[in-house]
Amino acid sequence: MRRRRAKIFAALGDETRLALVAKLCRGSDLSISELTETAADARISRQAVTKHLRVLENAGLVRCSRTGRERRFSYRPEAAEEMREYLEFVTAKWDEALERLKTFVES
Amino acid sequence: MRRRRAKIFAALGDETRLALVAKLCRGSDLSISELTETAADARISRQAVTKHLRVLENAGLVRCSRTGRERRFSYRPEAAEEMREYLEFVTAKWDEALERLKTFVES
DNA sequence: TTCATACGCAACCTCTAGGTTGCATACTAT
DNA sequence: ATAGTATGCAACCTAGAGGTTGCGTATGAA
Repeated sequence: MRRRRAKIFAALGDETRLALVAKLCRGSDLSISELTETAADARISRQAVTKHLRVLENAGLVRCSRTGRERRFSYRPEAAEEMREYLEFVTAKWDEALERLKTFVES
Repeated sequence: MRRRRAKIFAALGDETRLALVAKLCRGSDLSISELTETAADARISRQAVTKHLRVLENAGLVRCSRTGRERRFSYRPEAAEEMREYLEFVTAKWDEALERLKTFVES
């Protein structure tokens, strides 16, 4: 469980991959070469983009499907949603702690 | 902005650091040696924990303060909250895209 | 004062993330 | 059939992450 979370966060922990996610979450299916041109502000090679996409796919943030000679990548919302819930959980724990401290001080 | 997000996600993208965050978000101020004993399930050296804490601090996920010969670390909720909001934003973009697709198909 | 504790700093090691290039292959289009 | 496009695979490189150990220093306790 913790390993899975670490994997997903790590996948999001890179500017290039964040840019790719930002592109893909807009809804379009994009090929590797399309993603290479636009998503990465930095001039980055196609192979580098391919590797980043593999990382995102392994983390479950993206799915891929072949159509002819192309591989089109699309966003996959579950993983990010899980992480959002986890961060919510962490914040909730923190708020509980604050609350406990507050009532302790007041008593 | 994107750089900052990548930094925070990257800080969360490690099992050991996730364990530290999980400990600290419970509300207690903990010293490095306390965190070394408990938080890391794996036997890890104090120095390693120190480095992880530095990463968390640089990402703004944790704050530290000296008391005597100790440095006590405590959780800091802003960064995680920002990331939660960002993931919410990403999910919202995705949902918009789905909605557009749906109304397009229906028309 | 003396001893133990909690740390900082620095050197060092190993592995892998992120990047590149070159070449081969599989489709598409003409 | 041929040329161009989209990709896979493999070798390679470099910097940095994650880890360790050794040693010095400051603080708390006896």
